[in-house]
Amino acid sequence: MITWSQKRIQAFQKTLLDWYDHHKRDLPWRKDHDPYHIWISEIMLQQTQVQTVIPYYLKFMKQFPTVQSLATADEAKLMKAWEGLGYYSRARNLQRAARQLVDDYQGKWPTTVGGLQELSGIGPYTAGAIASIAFNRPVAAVDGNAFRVFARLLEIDDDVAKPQTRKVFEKIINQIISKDRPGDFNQAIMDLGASYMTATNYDTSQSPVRAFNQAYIDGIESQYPVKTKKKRPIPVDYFGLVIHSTKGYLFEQRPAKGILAGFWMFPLIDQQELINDQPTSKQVLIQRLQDKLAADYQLQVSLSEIDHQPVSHTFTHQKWQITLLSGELPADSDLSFFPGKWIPAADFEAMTFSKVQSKMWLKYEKSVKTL
DNA sequence: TACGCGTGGTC
DNA sequence: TGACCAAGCGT
Repeated sequence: MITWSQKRIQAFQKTLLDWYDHHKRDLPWRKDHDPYHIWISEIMLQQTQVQTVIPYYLKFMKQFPTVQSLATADEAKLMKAWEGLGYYSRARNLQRAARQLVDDYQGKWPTTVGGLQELSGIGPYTAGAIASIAFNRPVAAVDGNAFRVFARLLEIDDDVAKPQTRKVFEKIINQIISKDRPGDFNQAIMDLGASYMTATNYDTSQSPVRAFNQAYIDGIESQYPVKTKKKRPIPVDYFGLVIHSTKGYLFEQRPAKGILAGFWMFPLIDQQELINDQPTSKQVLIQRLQDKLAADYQLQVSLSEIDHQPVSHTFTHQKWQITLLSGELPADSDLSFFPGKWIPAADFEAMTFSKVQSKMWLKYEKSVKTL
């Protein structure tokens, strides 16, 4: 790692901010410095690309224009507004924080990094972003862009996948950040990280700060940032049950914690739970599943495989392969032993479907049409 | 600290 | 296809 003199720091600030003044991206949350606008955009942008966020942000602001409106929003409508963005705990934390602001802060924002971090869903990065952009505090906002940009500029060799590394970058950036325009400085780093200094296919030779980029000068830019590899998603095989009656389709609510927490979905049965000993054929597993539904839930249903091609969906840590099984039940079936309910297809529109639920429904619909 | 948490895009 | 990436946070 190299270090910069005060003179070099000032030259960097000027070069960066001059470039930002002429080339900054025109983004809907950059029209003002309203902390509510900055906050919502920053939460949406966590692990999510700008182009994906823009339409969600615009719609969200029409639907929930103020902290107050968010605090009192209907949770189902809030989740519907978030549908497709992923990491749904972000939306729930958003409302929790809005209620904190209304109930505990009399609607007045904390303006320091420490104060902002008291709010649900606001961690070190988002606190830094809001504090600098909305409240002009000279504090670093260390996200993936900052990691990438400063690792290359200064040849920082710390592993950015390790939590403790954030402090290393924070310390350095807090020395380099413009004390006059901290918000613009942080946003300029983000624009740089999204244009000339992306993770792959970057074109540093045209970057406005190429003269400050030690890794580029040394021809070793591809080595930065140093980041250890992630683990492969674990494969999990499920049966997905599309059980229909004249009352609709049978849904089950997922547990309050874990993946897709609280979502209503077609019931999923882990195929592993049906395998006691030797490897068995799919037909045997389906028979065992029918027996289990009858024994555990008093549901007598004949299941047939919809399509031999399973629905596949990959999350960060799991890869699901779902074999869809369909069946019919009488509308007066006793559901008191089954933790679920009938939902008519007409109600789907108002529900929040996860991507994998949408995939199951689409595949089922298509198979019905081709029959 | 390491891991769990979604989705869409790229190569 | 798989691997990796994209304005991280909570536990």
